[in-house]
Amino acid sequence: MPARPSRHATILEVAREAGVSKTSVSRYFGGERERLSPALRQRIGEAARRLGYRPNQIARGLKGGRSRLLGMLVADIRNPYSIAVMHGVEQACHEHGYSLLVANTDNDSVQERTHLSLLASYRVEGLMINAAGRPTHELQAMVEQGLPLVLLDRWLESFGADGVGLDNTLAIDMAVDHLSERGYRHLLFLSEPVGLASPRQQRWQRFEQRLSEEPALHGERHDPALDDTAVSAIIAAFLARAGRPAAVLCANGNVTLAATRALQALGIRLGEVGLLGIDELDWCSLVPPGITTLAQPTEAIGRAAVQQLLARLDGSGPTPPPRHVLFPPTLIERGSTRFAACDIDNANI
Amino acid sequence: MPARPSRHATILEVAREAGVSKTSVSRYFGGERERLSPALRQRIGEAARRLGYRPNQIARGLKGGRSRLLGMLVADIRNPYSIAVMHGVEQACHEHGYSLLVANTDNDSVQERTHLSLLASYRVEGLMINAAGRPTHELQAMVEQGLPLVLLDRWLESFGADGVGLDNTLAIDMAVDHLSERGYRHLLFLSEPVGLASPRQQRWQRFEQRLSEEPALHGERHDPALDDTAVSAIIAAFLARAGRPAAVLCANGNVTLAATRALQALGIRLGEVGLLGIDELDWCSLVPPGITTLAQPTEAIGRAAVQQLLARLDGSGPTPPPRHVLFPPTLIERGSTRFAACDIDNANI
DNA sequence: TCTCTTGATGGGAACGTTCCCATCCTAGAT
DNA sequence: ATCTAGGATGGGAACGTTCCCATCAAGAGA
Repeated sequence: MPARPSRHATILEVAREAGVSKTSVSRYFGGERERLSPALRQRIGEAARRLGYRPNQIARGLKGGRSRLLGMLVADIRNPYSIAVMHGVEQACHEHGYSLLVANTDNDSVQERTHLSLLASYRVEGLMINAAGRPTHELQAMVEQGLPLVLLDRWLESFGADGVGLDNTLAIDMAVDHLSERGYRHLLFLSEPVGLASPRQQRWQRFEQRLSEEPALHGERHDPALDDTAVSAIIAAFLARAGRPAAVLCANGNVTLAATRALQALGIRLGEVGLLGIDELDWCSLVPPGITTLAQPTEAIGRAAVQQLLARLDGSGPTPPPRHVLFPPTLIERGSTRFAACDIDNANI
Repeated sequence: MPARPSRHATILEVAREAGVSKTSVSRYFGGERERLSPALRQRIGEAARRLGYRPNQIARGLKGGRSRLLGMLVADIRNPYSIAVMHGVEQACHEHGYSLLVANTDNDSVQERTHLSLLASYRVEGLMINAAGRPTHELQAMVEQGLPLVLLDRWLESFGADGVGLDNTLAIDMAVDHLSERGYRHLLFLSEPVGLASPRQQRWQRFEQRLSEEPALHGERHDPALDDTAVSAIIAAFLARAGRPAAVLCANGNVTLAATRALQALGIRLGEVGLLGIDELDWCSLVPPGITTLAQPTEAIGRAAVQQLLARLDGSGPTPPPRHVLFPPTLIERGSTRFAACDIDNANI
């Protein structure tokens, strides 16, 4: 007996089995069943079931040029933020009859190039990217060929593409307002190295602006590489210099993690020194007395990205200019910004 | 000017541009460059660059029957365990020239069916699945058609497929041994509803066995649906009944999260009542005095899954019998199982 | 000089679809 | 009875590859 590796029935076999033409079978599976007489419809349905037929998406894609594939390029797939967005993206894709091809670059621009060309070779119909640094040649070329593109979270300068992400200015405003309302006057803004990442730049910049606008507020900004001793040192130095009440504002989830570690290492109670992080993570409610966060509407961001892509895709009429969709964060208030709460130990929130 | 949506150069155009036959271009990109004379090689290379040519993977897949796609079906994409495994899978895929098509079922068997047939329609060459419940008809059919399959973590009875996952028996042994060495005599085993999920069954069962084998150990098992009040109630009741020292053994990361919440709500210090969780999560080191865990080698599990798939794929020789590859966990000891540590408050580990 | 071998190159069919167009049939209009 | 319209159905080309096979030139051996 010959090895029969993954034999799939073809449309032609179904046609023969049902005693009809392949065109009719194609119509049956191509969403044109109303054009078929009830008799044919039934025969085809049965034949297909008998043979276990399933349309070959590859062949479909070849003929029609529609791969029904969307690509997503993620800088760091282990980042909970990326995952949450991806979840939204995936759902929206399937709701619209698309599948998702994911590529993770691990923040490496070589991988970014490789994976980009891989996605291109599968003829994805659109691309969502959460890029590492500056736009590569590959990307530029793909866009010029007319591939719809949506930037996720990180925007690339000189790139006239749609984008979806957090309203970073608003986020910083909400954070600063909240801390200030809670009585914290001395603020430390902590970010991962700002570099070219646009959200980091925007947050960094807005924080500076708020400081300069409000004389009652004092503060500093730092963007160290995240390792425990460095972060501890920065926080310790800040606390030594600064007046009270003082608080730390973390520019993203990774920073919140590092800062929480550092504050623990320094033996400081949360709340006594305020702590507010952008990005909500499951453990934020667990570290006593709970860490106040600004949660991003990640699902919505993912879905919006797909929406934008699809809008470009059916592109009837003139292509509208690039559009950036911004989402507001949600403040989740916990003990770490309750100055009065500093004497409660295991407060449960 | 006509709308030119994503025009890609074809092999024929490159051939014309270079003044050679399409066969030669195909050879150039199909990894048979040595068969071409240096002159041809150069001309083709240049022509391709000039036209921005990129082989069409869809067409390739159609002709050769090799889609170069591997599929992964995940029960819950927001579970950090799944993500970590997926990261390993993704890397291994790309290292071997495959791309990964991911589908998330959200633990819903309807979605499982839909996505399965979607993956099938893209003619994935192999499938890794982390299934919700019992095997669907779809899956059965695909396997019978000869599609290589690897089960991730959860095994399906009556399914002669390869599998990769944690050595659950060993994990429970390590957990029980550790708790017992640290002096905890009264153990509460807490799981998500066991149902049909094989790892849950195995852990559940092994725990029971250990209890029955060791008279010095006392304990209970529960598998509630995870909501805060239910878990709190179970833990409280257990602590009221049980002698000391007592400890809670959590069957997975979700349970650890719920149990930690519950213990905090009950005002209990970790360590005084022991806590050990299967699955390592970033916050386990953050909750004072740190939560002891058994970490799974998730990357390795993912890579191993791909390995197995590929082994089946080139399938020269007789197909070997199904094989289950088991990985040992790593114990990460922290304060939550240090009985003496119960009087230290912010111990930093 | 002639045949044979070898290596480089090209032509054409096939993969499984879709879709344009042709054909056939039936019923209504003349 | 003939003509026509329109719905149902089918044939065949095309999508961009790969791969089998054919062709051709050049050098080796007779």
